[in-house]
Amino acid sequence: MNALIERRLEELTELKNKNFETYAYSFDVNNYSNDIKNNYEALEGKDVSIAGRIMALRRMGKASFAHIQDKLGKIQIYLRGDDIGPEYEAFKLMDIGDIIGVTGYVFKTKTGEISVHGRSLKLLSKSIRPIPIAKETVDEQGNKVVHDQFADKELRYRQRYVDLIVNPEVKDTFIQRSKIISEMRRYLDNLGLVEVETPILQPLYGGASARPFISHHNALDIDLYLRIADELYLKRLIVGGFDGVYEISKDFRNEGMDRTHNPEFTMMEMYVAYKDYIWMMETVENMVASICNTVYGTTKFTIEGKEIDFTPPWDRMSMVDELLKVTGLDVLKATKEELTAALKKFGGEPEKNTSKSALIDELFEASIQFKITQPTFVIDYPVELSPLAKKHRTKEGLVERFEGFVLGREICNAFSELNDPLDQRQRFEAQVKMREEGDEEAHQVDEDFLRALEYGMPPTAGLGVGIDRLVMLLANQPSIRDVILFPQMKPEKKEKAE
RNA sequence: GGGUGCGUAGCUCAGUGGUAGAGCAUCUGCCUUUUAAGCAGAGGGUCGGUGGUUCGAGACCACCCGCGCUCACCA
Repeated sequence: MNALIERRLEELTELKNKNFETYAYSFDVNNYSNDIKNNYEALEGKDVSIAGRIMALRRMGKASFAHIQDKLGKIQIYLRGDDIGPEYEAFKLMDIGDIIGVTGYVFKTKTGEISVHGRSLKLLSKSIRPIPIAKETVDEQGNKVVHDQFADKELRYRQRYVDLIVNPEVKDTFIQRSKIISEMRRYLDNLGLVEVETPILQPLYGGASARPFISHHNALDIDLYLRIADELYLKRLIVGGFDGVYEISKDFRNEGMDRTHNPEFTMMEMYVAYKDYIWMMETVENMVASICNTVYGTTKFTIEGKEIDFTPPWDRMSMVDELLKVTGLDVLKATKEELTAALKKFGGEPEKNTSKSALIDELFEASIQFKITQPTFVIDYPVELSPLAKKHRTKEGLVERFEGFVLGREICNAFSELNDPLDQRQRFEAQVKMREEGDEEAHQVDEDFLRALEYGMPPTAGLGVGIDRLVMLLANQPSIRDVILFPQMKPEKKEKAE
């Protein structure tokens, strides 16, 4: 197994013996691959200095071609022994994967490929582990065909650094992710919101229904929880007089992993005083449309083969009205037995000891949610499902809450925030009862949060957006692992030291 | 956690019980405009692991490890 590595170590030793530097300190780069290709007319015959990783090698005795890859892409270099002198001896000891710096002039080869004719060459870093390099051809239609592409998903996730080197579209996905977050931040800043940081280690976890990771503080000798949401701290800041705040950061939930769940994931939460959920719906659709336009230049996407249009306004759908239409049940008046029967009719499997509100939620998922394709706000949820949302101003038994769905998947959750401290205390108490009845994910009572509400919180609209899922949609990636650089994996078997 | 599929050379993959294979990558030789460079040759394997069945196992059986898909749980 080590034959390839041993060979490279020998080359490394040989380079050192010949007094070639093998791990350089710096190199002055003044051009990049695709910039050179895009500005050929201006650069033809001019000297450029580029640096990158050797991705292909074609040696022909005393001259060689290679492709090097930098941050923008690949470009061919041409090296002749006559031109670069003794460095050509070093070049003979270089491999695919080595990082080099090249200075030379821009030219086109016989076949018309824009290339750099090297005048000098410097090894910047010797690679001693072979990279799983793929080769490319172009078919009759002019499409790129990649041969033997590095495809092993396990290795790609575990060794993302290799994935990024050899699969350019992976890097592109993460650049898209970065741009989406940047544009979101810019949009929220322009709304006048203040970006804040609140505790990740929390003595009580709240703001969502989920099981937490538990840690321990030695000096205080107390357990602390990794947050499952930011909500209760951000609302404390609204109490404190910030009119609008947001936070973009990791939350942690100690639950199963699958295509749409990673134990740590990125959430954007925002809270804006004096606004309600109606305002928030408009803000969400406008913000997403703005991100789409800035990052992709359009609000119309093809995602998983379906045309999706993020152009505002998005559809609004009342949860209970739609359930009445689809199932014929007035879910607020229906009994648990009726709900269970309806759920079974739609192929759902009701959990034992499930509350009525949970049954309504499951019925909604089974009968309606999965069919939602275009961006849609589902509004007005049963009160039991939403212990932090404000009671609906006109509809009994409901709260002012919406979730945004695209392609059957939730991308955001928002309410008119509950600011009545007495009501909030009752809701927490109802959660305590659910916990006692076995619901591990019921909320805890947060007395300090209640105390904050007792000082008075203005009417407030709040929102949470799952960034990973938003990126999955816009970048058209099927798994959350494809939008998280280092997704959680089971521990690797210990390899023998190499 | 359940179901299901997969794990063979650095990578991508063939191999249905009888000597471990191919392409690319690597190495040697030739080659100063090649581009999946070419030509000639060579090396490279604990077939995920442990047991078992068998005269004989990469293949069959059991268990274990890891990954994918899917269901459940869960946003």
